[in-house]
Amino acid sequence: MDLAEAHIRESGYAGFSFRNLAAEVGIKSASVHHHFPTKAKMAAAVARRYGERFVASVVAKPGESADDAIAVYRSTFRAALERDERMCLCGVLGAEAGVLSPEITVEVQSFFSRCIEDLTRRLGGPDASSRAFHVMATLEGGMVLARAYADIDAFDQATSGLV
Amino acid sequence: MDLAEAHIRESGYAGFSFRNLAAEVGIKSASVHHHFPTKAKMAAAVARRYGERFVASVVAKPGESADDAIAVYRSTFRAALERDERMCLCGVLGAEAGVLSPEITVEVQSFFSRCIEDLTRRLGGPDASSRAFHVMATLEGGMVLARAYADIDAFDQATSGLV
DNA sequence: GTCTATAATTTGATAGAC
DNA sequence: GTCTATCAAATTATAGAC
Repeated sequence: MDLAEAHIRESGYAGFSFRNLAAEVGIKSASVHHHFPTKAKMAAAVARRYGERFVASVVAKPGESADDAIAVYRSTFRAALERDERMCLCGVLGAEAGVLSPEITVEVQSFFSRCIEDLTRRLGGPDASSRAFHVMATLEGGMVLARAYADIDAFDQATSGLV
Repeated sequence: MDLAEAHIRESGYAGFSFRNLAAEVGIKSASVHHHFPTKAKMAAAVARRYGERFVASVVAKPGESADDAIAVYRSTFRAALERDERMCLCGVLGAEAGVLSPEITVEVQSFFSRCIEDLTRRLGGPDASSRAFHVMATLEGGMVLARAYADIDAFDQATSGLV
């Protein structure tokens, strides 16, 4: 699952294959099928685990102000982008959502919904929901730019003015 | 090229094949190879054409204020998102940039650079460049959210507060 | 410009032994 | 849980005729 996650974040749903993963682990593709019946089910499991992990990570950093909320999300995404040189798993899968099976897209939607709901709560105020959408969009788009330029500075420039 | 563009915008680089395109046009895949020697070269040509077309479209709408500049880009992306139910070609390819051949990524970078330079010029002021990165990131991310939710309202919420 | 034919590879998935 | 073996299909790409 670690390897599948890395491959998806690197190059999308088509970026991993059972044979490829198996070879990297040192087993055969049939053995991977023992754990995950189909590729779609594995991607869905990877997306679910990614969401759980991310939400747990941001919830662990409460913060008090709206600025804190933005900083928590920004620094969490930035750290992953810097460490792995890869963008958000659900950002990649979201961009490809057109042909992904529903079991995958439901996990992607769940990820975004939980982030946006948490952000909305933290931001507060009348238009907190729209601001939460705005923050998530800017962070995801900032990661796209950083990947396109292969330069994390693009992420920093895109997200430094977030309010 | 129209079909290849549609497929990439729907599901990424892996979303089209020469056989698939050929079948949809009513010819054979070998005939497609007559026009484009490799899949990567075709994707690069599609990305280049997409960039030329987009830049020509926004340049045709000058505007006077910074608000005008944002509105031009926002409405151009939104119209394409609403008409085709597909996001920006270079947004999809940017997210997958990890494994795309350099001839493709150079076109994607060129697209973003031209947009950001044009936006920087229009926005003006001391931090115009960072604001241009911010606007592009929010628009690209807004399209990702709209695709993930299959709902253009996510784009509207994410981008309505752009300044 | 388009075709037939084909090569070489990869893919997702299954059956059944150990 | 892992293996061997295999299938059916799809993929990128090329050679050469028309």
